[in-house]
Amino acid sequence: MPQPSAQRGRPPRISRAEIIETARRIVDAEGVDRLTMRRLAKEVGSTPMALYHHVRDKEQLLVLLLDDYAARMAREPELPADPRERIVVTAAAIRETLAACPWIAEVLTADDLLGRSALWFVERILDGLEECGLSPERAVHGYRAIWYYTAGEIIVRAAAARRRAGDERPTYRERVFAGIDPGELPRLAAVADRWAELTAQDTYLDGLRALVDGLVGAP
Amino acid sequence: MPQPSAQRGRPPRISRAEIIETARRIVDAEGVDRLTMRRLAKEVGSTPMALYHHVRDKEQLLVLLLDDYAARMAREPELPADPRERIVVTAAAIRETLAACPWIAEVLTADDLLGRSALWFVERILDGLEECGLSPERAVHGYRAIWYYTAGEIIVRAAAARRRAGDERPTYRERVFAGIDPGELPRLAAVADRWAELTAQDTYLDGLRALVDGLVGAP
DNA sequence: ACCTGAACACCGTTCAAGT
DNA sequence: ACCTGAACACCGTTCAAGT
Repeated sequence: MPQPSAQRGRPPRISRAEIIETARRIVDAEGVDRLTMRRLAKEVGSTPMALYHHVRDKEQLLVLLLDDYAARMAREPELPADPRERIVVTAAAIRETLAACPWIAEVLTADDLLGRSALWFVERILDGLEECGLSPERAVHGYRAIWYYTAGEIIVRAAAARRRAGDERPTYRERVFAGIDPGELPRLAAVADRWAELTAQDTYLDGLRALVDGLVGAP
Repeated sequence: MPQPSAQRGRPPRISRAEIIETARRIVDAEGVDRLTMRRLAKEVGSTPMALYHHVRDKEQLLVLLLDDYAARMAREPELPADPRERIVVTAAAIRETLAACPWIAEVLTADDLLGRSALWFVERILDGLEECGLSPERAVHGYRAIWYYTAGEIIVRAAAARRRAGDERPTYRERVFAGIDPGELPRLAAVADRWAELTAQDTYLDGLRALVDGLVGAP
């Protein structure tokens, strides 16, 4: 936040907003791995070190970028009356937005809370949980559980997708599964050949509903 | 796995086991960021390129390292009779082991399934869920939900710890929370000043129990 | 206040050659 | 078969200087 009143010194040639916008373009087009300070500087028409005048370091840049994504998140306009369903709809909305940018994993590990533009997400879930009868404290803990579940789903799924997009070499999982001893691990052996198919199914909502039911006490 | 029958060529000076053992020492002592191929080669008394004769690349090395950790995981010797509680105990055991090495986050995003040495974890959870009446298919989905929740908890908590260990600068969260408008976000505003305290509490087991209850149907 | 150039101290990996 | 040395093509960031 520059002070517009202090109109002294050299006029800025690049802005933080411009930096983030360019970073977003690079990440969307080529993935987070290709976002380097040098590359970003070139794209923005400046030098690497000029960037450090607008962001502290690369980690902060990524957090700002995540916040930028969160700000674009679609808000479900009409909410169901049932608080339980309201929680589900909200968590599913954030998950959908974040799942669209798989680079998020690296940033999630950098900061667990989304920026101010995503606080409405937290608010809604707290609200739903409290309306279900939870105390404010238990509502916060419930929110954390939902966030763990959602963040885990996003990260694990993004990692699986990245692996799938990679080369053709038989996955580590396939080799491990090929060596399962049915005597030792009968349950696993029974589903081993359907494992890929079963885990490819999107069951986020089922698990989320189970978690919410468990948190608020089943009806 | 080298073929012991093919006893030709130059005898190996370093082994994969030796490489992994040394990598583990470095990671335990200084964190995963300090594990570089160059550093590892030096520590093992060799050159960077010699490593590539025993592991495909750095990513594979990390997966092998994770498997090494998983192999050392304590198996709960006596299991409770209640299948629901058996699931909880198993998931908590793996979480405890993995949480001890926060570098795991980077590797979890590289491969979602633990190596063959941790399959007993999957087996036990499938077994518990099926004994609760779930079909094999639903048991796999239930396991995935538990894994999402657990992986998310580990990653988010490890990130928070890393941040705490860092410098003193007021966290992003604090700055965001300071700007909350109680009119717009009443639930959040009501817990804002207790947020740090509430989220520092370890509520993994509460959330896990809620999830398991929700998955198998409350009693 | 804002930007630049050069430099520091690194990376993972390929390639050609040695034993 | 296993290992080495030199090189490639990069990184993020500090520092001193310019306008």
